Amino acid sequence: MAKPNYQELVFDITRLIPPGRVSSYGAIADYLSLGSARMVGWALRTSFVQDGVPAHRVVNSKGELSGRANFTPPSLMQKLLEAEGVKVENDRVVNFKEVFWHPEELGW
DNA sequence: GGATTGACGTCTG
DNA sequence: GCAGACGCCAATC
Repeated sequence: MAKPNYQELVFDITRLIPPGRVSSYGAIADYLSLGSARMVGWALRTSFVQDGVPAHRVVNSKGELSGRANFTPPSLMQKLLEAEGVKVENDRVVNFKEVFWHPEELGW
């Protein structure tokens, strides 16, 4: 059945994140009306194994790479972010508010 | 089928 | 302003 799971929803939003930008769980949760940021974290956790989903662009509201431990290797998350132009230091996004991206920015 | 877990966020003290 | 507790809903064991 073509029943879109939460994963697909978070998937879609995560894939829409432009390079050099980072999104937060709360923003995605709010955009998808999930009601809980945990849903986003859980979805990404089970989805980060998928390809084409820049899960490394999704951080918590503090700009911390919370899920870096799930990456292989964990430093890969920071490496990918830096490779896209997002400066990461101390496992946190530098100028987080400047690189912060919201799904509503797509223009709907 | 039930209990636990999970990349967080928000509220209250 | 900081710290701790709760809530949220679905998937997995």
